[in-house]
Amino acid sequence: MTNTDIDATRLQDIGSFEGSLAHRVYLALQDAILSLKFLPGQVVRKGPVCEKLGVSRSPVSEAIARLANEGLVDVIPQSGTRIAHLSMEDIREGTFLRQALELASVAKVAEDRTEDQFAQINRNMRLQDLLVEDGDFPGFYQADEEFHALLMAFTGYPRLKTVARMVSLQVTRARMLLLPTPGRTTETLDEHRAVVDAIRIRDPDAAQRAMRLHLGQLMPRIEALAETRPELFQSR
Amino acid sequence: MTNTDIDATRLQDIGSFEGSLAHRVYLALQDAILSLKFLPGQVVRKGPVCEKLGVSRSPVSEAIARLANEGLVDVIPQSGTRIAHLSMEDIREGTFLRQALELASVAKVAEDRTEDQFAQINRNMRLQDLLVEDGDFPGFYQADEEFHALLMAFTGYPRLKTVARMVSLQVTRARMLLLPTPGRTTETLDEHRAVVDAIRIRDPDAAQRAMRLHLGQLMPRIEALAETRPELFQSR
DNA sequence: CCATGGAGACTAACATGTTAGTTGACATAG
DNA sequence: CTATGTCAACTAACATGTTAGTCTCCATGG
Repeated sequence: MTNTDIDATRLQDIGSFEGSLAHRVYLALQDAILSLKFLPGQVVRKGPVCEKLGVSRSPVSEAIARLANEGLVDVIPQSGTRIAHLSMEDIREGTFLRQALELASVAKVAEDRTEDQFAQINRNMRLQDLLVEDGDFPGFYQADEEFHALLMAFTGYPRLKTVARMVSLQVTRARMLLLPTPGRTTETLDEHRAVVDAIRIRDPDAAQRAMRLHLGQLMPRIEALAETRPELFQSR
Repeated sequence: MTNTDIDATRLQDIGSFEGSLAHRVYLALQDAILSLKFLPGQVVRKGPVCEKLGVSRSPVSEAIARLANEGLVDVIPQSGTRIAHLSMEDIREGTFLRQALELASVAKVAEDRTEDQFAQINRNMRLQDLLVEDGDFPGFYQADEEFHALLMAFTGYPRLKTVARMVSLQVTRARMLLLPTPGRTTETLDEHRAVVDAIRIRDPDAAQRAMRLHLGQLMPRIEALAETRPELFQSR
């Protein structure tokens, strides 16, 4: 009643989103799960969610079905729905899948990029430099996301971004717990720069190596986290 | 009325599946779409589907929502649902995504495989030889699928297979139209054998090269198809 | 002959009612 | 004190009712 249930009042209002009701409910719930406003293991009750968002059970059910499909919640048939625990298995798999997609993307972009595309990547890179210099961590986080999003966009494959986001949702959630450290941000900058350099000289293999090196930094940091916050993880 | 609508009577009975009603309806519809019993452009009416399958609109709606999410149908809000056209864009993207996942998988398997896993792969390979020798095309198609499924399973990442299937659904549908030719099957055998050889000597790079070569054979054949059956495709 | 607009039929999306299965607390037996 | 069976409360899943938006088609006006 007190701690085992989610706190539906922490959901953001769905008026800020667009699309069908079901989709807006989905976004609100996903945000709460990814940002850890809802903790792993907590029970999702449709009643309070409907009440808070001012909708009926239909769109809420559809939203929960999608979240279950993405592995963010566990639906127990005829019984209940719970926020999924983080599991190192899932995170490892998500990292693997994400890396597969990122490596293929960066190789393709390194081969096919236009001058204009490279200019955009380079502009983003300079923005990253600036933000780190200013110590603007949230801004840098966003620019970092955009760096990867740009690369995917420049493949010309629109679904790529969606698929990449989907497979690495659990990783995203875990990343929320990683505090930005000054040392890590400058390392990140160097790694990004190596990727950009490879793209500049149109060297797919070098781009892949640089990206692999960059992405390889994440898992060890998450593994360290699993020891600090074991209650969020599940052994299975 | 006659040709613009799907023929719901061609749906297979959902009794043959297991899981929730919604999931079984989903499987029945997906089968009909992938096997081209339902043609691109045709309108899906919930009424006849409910009637044929003996269920209410709820599970049908949920199934259609999932199909829309996977791009197999286009839902026009407040209006109707249509079987999605094949598009070379989607197929190219699906091939790219699929290849990204297969290359990452085969490299990992080449590195990490156990002796027992290799034995299973090798057994499948010998089965393929046998089936081609006997001219059993459906059997070979199935063994081919299993060959790729084995590789993905041996990564140890269970969602991989699901994701791979999802991203290449459009490709699967297009492949249904490709007639097996004796020449192509022996080529396929050689390509598979090259992959197996690389896995035997635990050479990830060679395995990737062999797999890339193998997967690269598909797109040209589909592109030829688009000229033969233009009514199934859409320019967008 | 073409444009336009409006009425009706149809639909997805949403709301609500119903069913059947699971869980957990509690009482009772060992 | 532990094991077990029962029962009530709760839930997901499904069925059905309602709403509001879209499309088609035909009539009317230019």
